[in-house]
Amino acid sequence: MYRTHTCGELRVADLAKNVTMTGWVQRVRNLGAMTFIDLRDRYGITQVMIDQNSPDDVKKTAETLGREFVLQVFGTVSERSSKNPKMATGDIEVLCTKINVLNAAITPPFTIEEESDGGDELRMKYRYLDLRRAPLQRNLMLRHKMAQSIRNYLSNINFIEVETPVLIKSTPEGARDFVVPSRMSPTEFYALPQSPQQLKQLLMVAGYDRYFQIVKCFRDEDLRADRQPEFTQVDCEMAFVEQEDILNTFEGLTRHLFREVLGFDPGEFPRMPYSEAMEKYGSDKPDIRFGMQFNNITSLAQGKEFAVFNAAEAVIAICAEGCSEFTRKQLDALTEYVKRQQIGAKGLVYVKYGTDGSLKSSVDKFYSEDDLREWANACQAKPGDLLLILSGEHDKTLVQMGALRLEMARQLGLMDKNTFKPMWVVDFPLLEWNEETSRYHAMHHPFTSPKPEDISMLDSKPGKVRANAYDLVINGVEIGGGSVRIFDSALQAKMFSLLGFTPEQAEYQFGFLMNAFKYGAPPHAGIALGFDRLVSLFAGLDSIRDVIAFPKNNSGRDVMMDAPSEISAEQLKELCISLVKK
RNA sequence: GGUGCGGUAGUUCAGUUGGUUAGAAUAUCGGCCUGUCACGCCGAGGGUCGCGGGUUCGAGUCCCGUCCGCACCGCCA
Repeated sequence: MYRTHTCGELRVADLAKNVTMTGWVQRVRNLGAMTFIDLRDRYGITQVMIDQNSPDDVKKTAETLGREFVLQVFGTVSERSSKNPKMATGDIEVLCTKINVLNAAITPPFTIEEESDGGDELRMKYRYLDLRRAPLQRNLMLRHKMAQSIRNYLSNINFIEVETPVLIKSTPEGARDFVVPSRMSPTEFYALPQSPQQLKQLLMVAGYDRYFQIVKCFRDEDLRADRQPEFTQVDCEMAFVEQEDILNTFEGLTRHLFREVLGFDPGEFPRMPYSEAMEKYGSDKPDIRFGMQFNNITSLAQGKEFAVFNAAEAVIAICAEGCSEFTRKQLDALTEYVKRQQIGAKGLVYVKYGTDGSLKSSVDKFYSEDDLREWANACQAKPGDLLLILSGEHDKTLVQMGALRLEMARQLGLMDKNTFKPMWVVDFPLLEWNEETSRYHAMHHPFTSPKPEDISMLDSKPGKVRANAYDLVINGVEIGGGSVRIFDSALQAKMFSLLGFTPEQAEYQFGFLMNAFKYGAPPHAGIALGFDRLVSLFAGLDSIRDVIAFPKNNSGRDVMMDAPSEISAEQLKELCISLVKK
């Protein structure tokens, strides 16, 4: 037996016990006649003490120890003469009687402590060392706890977890597929699932009316702090349900997680139609931890001499509370911010509503103080506030203002990591016009059901048709999305034709699903939650990388094992693949 | 594909207007130290300034190219 106790469990109650512990050397403090060793495992740190009365071989071994050596320590639990209230085990230490060096270690390239001195790149290359650090261990334990909690909750309400294959068929819609060559069918390829969408719908046809799976999904697209090429979804589907049933079930799951993991109940989730989210927040994933909703002042702003507003489709204002004292420098910086290529506004108009009731703007030449007061009233501004105004094409201006609103919230510290405001965004458009391909694309996916009352517009105004589709949004992060599915093969065929598929193409790509629907498909609907994002949100992190054990870097590389990599000529030959230089 | 920021000791960073031998902290190594727990004190070693080219009497510093990292836009049904 290697150990009797972990490094996190000994207390005063254990005094005088003979114990054996294993772990890594966090630090050695040699004071001359006495030496302290901090021994660490994933349960904590315990101090090991060696003094003049210790056996000679123990004293000799102690001199050879370095950081991250793996030790087995034998000793007696004793009370410290000077205690450390900052440590859980700070009242005791282990008087060492014997040390086995189980393994020596070379000096690690960065410090393995709560706050490492290593940069992101280096810590990624030596991920197994970074994972020894307490913050990463806490993240992975949180992830485990949340996964357990989800499995328990869903199992208790009759969901079963079913594994679906990872080697499946490539589909043209949506993200780029990762593709795997087939040795036994040369010239043909598997694709890794972007999500098990069709498979879970087939499970509904098969009668497994409550399915879930915590499952890896793959998308060959560029990365972000919250996007990895392989990521984990809580994938769910239910049969004989309507949208309302899905929203209630998964609001229940999410609230359960908040209660069980974070210890509070966020209350009922508000619901907001997509159109309202865009008009009020300029985003389909509004952060409602703070206000600054949009005010459309187009009619108030037009009809004067200011050509920019007169020519604009929309003039949108937000009110930044208590910001009337913003300096010229700050306002210039905000103007630069909205003019950045990423945002693309032409300029920024401001109105300072002074604490003395005065109104000063960057467009005083064109508007009287009374005009400005009307704007301020429309925005419910108070003395001391600042109005920020953007104008231009309607949809673009909303999105630009959405970015400015978030930037203001960052500057004003309104994004509190300990506040959680979940919500549902509902009634998404069914289709989205794509300029590049000059056709409609499914906004969610091609199996999404239109709202029954909008079906009549499918031919006349396809862009206006709303879908029975919904997103779960928490603090401005898209945590999940789903829809009621089409279960009628005629309607599904119509959708494919709207999306520009010929019947032959639809048959080739989705024939197995359409065929299955002919054998008695139940009404069904589902949702998928981004598990990495949910964990990182609960952990208070902006990036999902630190809740994933072995993530990819910004370029999609695993810098630890150096993947992707070239493969041998033999492997290529076996797969009948020849490479073309780019 | 694009925009921005960055790349200097093992590590995290500083380095002024282009000018002597490129610094600090930390880590590492050696010495001293009986209550440390970010131990303390003394000392030592440690540099292809990402890479290539250019301007210059002289480049870490300026210019061009390139590679890499991070954030974002496009993209992500």
